[in-house]
Amino acid sequence: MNKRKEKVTIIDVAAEAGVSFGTVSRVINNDVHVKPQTRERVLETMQRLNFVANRQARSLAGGRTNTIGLLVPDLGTGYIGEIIRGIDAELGEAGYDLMLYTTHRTATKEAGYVSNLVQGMVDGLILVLPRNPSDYIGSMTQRNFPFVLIDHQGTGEDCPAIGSTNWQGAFNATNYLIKLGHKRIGFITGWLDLGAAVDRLEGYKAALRTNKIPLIPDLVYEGTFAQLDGYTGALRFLNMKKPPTAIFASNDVMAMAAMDAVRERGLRVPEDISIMGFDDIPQASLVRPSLTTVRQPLEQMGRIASQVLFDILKNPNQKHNRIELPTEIIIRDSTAKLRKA
Amino acid sequence: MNKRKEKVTIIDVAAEAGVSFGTVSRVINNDVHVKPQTRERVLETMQRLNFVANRQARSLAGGRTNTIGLLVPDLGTGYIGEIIRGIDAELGEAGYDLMLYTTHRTATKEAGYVSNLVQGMVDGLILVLPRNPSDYIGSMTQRNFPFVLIDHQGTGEDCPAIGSTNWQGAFNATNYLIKLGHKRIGFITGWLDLGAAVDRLEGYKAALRTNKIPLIPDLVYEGTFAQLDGYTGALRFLNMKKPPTAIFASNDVMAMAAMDAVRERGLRVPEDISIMGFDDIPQASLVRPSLTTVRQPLEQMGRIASQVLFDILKNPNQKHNRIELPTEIIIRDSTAKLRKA
DNA sequence: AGTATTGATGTAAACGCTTCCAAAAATATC
DNA sequence: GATATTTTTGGAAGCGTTTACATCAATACT
Repeated sequence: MNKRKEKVTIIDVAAEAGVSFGTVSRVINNDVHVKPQTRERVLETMQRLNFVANRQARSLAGGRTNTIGLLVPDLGTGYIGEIIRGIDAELGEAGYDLMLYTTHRTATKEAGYVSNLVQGMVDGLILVLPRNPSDYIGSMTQRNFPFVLIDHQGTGEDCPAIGSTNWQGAFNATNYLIKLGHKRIGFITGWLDLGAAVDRLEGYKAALRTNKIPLIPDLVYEGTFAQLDGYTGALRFLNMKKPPTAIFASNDVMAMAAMDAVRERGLRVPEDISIMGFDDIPQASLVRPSLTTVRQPLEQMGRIASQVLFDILKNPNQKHNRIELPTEIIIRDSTAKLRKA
Repeated sequence: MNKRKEKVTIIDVAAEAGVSFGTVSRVINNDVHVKPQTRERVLETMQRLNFVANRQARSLAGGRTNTIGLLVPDLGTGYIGEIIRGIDAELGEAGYDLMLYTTHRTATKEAGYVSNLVQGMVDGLILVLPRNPSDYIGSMTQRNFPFVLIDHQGTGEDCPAIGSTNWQGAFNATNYLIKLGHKRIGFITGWLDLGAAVDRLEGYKAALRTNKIPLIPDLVYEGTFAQLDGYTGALRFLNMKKPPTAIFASNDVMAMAAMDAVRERGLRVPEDISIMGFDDIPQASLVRPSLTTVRQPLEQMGRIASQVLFDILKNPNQKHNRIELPTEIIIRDSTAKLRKA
């Protein structure tokens, strides 16, 4: 269909530069065995002829695709966007291309993509927030296919995964609220199928325990990381006879929604109720009041995931385990000392 | 590096099914000239052997890559995410893969990617919100390389582009606010290098004109579509001796930020000030008060862009012009009748 | 000077597929 | 039943590279 003849091949370059195509290939691949002078001439010719190596041919012959597959659940929130930004930057530097697949939470689609990609379409795979990777991680491990998980616990075996210190982050955050004087702290969980969500919940519980504050089950609202859960969760809390004085949501979007709910009730943030989030997505600093939250180094997680993947690519037998990046509390304007009633 | 021998090729399938590899290829490509019975047998064998056609080889031999390149400026806002969702869906159905490139507003990077991609890495290109595409659109047109622009005016010549009725949307929105009794309407523009932003501004102006309301230059704040602009723009308006009674922002994120600013001043939305956005990103319905806005069919824009691209791919000489999808006013809770002072 | 050694270059054989052309098989025609 | 026609199949020739191997020139050594 698409007939454009103007394709410049290494053969054209070779003829033009007066060398064999093998030499051109060597130049392309930075082979040592080329006289600097020849290299120069070939390089110049390539430039002049506007040569771009054919990726398909290189892959076919070389067995590498120079492409990394990225599987993400969605692109709705800034959360994934930040991670991609990191991956993208790192891949760009290393000369890899990015093939994007969104699963929209369809487990079937996810598994299908994986099995396809693993069949030589990409050199490696980064899976963000995979749904139930156990289905195919086994097969990837077995085939020795390079992959990295982001924000997933891994499956027990040594399985390369990047995450952050969810437990510690939630612990510190809760602790911080307690230090502000709050004793009734509502917690809105994430989707508890995800280890990260569970860890955050456990961190919250641990902080209460450490501070000898009894855990009140009604102050834990089970959400799914979706914005709406923040809203309904907060409303639920506000309808209690004795509402919490602080709300800690398992991610920022839920925290922002909780803020909306609180305001809708005519209460002020942080004067009447403190609100805290998790993630520190770019918006967190831009809402009013700006959101106190637990920063996850999302972009860096993307970068490190890429680096680990490169490492595996270079050194297939190297074992990598879960890497946890530190979280950090970012104090802004949505939290305040408990007003003495 | 990556030695996995278990690759199943058409030759393996052919041998196993007792046909020639040519026939297997024909089955893969749905060629008519295969006896149904043979096809069945080959299909069965492929399944059994877990055969997946090698994309690189197919591309190399067939001259097609079955991959579409997508160039986006960023992934921060839901805006792009929605568009990608549409593209992704359409591509998935058509069996194309998606190669993602984010330019982060770097014009150099943009041009570099384009020149690379055009060199046979992808079959076609979708450019979302390209910065200054004039640089390479010429070369693509000339080389007859299939591409589609999203949210860009095109370059005058017949150049396939998908957009929405920005002018009309802004006109209708402004008109709606006027019908609610508002006469002082603050407008926060987008990045005026972009045609879409200009169109929205013009729609606003036209509506004022139609309603015989004089245009007050101070009520137009020049933004860049970034969240922060909504905030500072709104503050600017609120600091006027006679602040506007309604604010119309050129996109939703700025509108939400404006809402924050208004509230921070102790004013209520919509009782004291009405606020209106543009885009209708998913969050718009989730903030409180939910945002009245001009809906752009973002996902559909992605879908249509893909379809147009497919069309060009099939029929390279077909001319496509700019397609404008209708915008629609979505009335929610952030706008109200002007309170009689 | 003659041989061993190293460095630079040319060449052929893959890589896994598509596609064209020719051959074979099946079907239709008289 | 033999020939013409159509359908189905087989196989060769690429597609643009990489890579292992062969070759040849240049330098080092005795």
